[in-house]
Amino acid sequence: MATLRAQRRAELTDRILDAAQAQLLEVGPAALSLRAVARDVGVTVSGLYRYYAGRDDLLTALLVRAFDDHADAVQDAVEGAEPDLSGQDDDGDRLAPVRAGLLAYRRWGLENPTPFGLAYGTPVPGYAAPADETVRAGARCGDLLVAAVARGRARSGAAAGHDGGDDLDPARRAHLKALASRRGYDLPPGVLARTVDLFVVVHGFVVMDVFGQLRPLSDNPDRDFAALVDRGLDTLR
Amino acid sequence: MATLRAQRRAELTDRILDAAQAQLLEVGPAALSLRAVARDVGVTVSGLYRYYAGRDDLLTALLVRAFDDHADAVQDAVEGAEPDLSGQDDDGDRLAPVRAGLLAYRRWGLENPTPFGLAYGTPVPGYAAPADETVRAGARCGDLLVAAVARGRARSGAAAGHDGGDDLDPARRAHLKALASRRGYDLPPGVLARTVDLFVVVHGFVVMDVFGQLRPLSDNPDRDFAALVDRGLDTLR
DNA sequence: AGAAGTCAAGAGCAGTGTTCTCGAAGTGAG
DNA sequence: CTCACTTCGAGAACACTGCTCTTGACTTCT
Repeated sequence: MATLRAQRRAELTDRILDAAQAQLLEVGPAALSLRAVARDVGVTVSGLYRYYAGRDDLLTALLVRAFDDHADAVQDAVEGAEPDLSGQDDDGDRLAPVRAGLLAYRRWGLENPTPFGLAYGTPVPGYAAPADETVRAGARCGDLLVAAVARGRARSGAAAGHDGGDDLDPARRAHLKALASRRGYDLPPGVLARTVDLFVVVHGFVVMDVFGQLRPLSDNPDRDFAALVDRGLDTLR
Repeated sequence: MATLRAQRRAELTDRILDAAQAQLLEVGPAALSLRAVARDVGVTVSGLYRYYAGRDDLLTALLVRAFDDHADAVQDAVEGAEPDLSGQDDDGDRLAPVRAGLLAYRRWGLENPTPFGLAYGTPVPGYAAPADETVRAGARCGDLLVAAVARGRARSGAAAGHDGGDDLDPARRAHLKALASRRGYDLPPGVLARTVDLFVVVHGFVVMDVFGQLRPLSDNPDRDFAALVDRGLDTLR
């Protein structure tokens, strides 16, 4: 019954992370100051070390939260675009949830450039994000999209064996099959290959967009991104 | 005739930048320490301020150098793959220089992850790179590739008016025409659109590759990147 | 040779992450 | 209720950081 102490501890841990997040949004990850965080929370710097092992530990927590928030946004969008289970109103695009997810993927990045940069940008120097954490969290978006593609194809009655990716490089085909079985993806290798390709293109576009490197190339990223996504979805039918 | 002094000044300016570059490779941009640079060069910290206005100024110099080195690598590759002017030995792929440039684009990133991250990754917090510098330097790679595409098409005798991009979004078509005339690109809008698309895809792939986010998705990035480039080049013929 | 400009050096300021110690507070067993 | 035990917050201290300012020596030009 470690109620009082444990409860206080949980509360303060959260408050510290919130303050760190607020500061992250203001000054960026590299300028994140433990002293400023401590001041905001109302604790001494040393007291802060009771809750996080150090600056790196705090950064890791922020990174994980960024990944989770991003995946949450994508998940919400995908689920929101999923057709009714009742079966009616199913004459729309079978891949609409995928499109919604990809648009949300970009939107979250544009609306949260700092966490996005922390998660997908240059690693903060002197700080190596724990690989398992980033892989785990980063894979969530991929899983969501693959699942949405699979559901969409199932609804349109696509043959499971169709497009096994016979034109694929054999080694890549083998890798994709392994990836599918490892993560429980229900897609034939050919479709999975094009889904991965689409994901890479989308991520690349979003990275350039969020980091401001797209401006000379596009006067209207919204329009060009939508076209890019639609082109990619066309290859998945 | 400020020879002696000016010469010393130029030398020391270079040596400082070299030391900063060396330190950048070791500890990353955010941890770049003026004191350590000064120690390496053999000057005091305050003396360092005679040559660079501060940390930001030094970072900018490193950023510009990174962009230039990257574009140099691409340029070398493109020129190295250009066919002889004598006209013989011209039975190869007309777009081989483009391919060589794109492969070099990625190779440089993989071999110089830290400068690549400084140039294309998350902006260093508290430090805003001068927009004109980054745009100017960043545009060089784009210019190189567009020029290589134009030369390749000219060699294969493509009609200048061919593929004006009639299927393009009118607004995007107008923007591309403006971009072409502004930067002197000799490509019809349709081809330019697909060149830009290819560049975005390539950059996105390279970013994920260099930052280590591609690993779960590809067991052999070399192979997948080559396939991606070839697919893109096919759309440019 | 003397005036003007440039330079390196050092001290100092305000800030950083991290470690340590010390006394107060909460916790659970007897 | 008491007592050992753990946890906690605070403060001081250490070794750093970027940056500013002053001082005295050096180079260049008139």
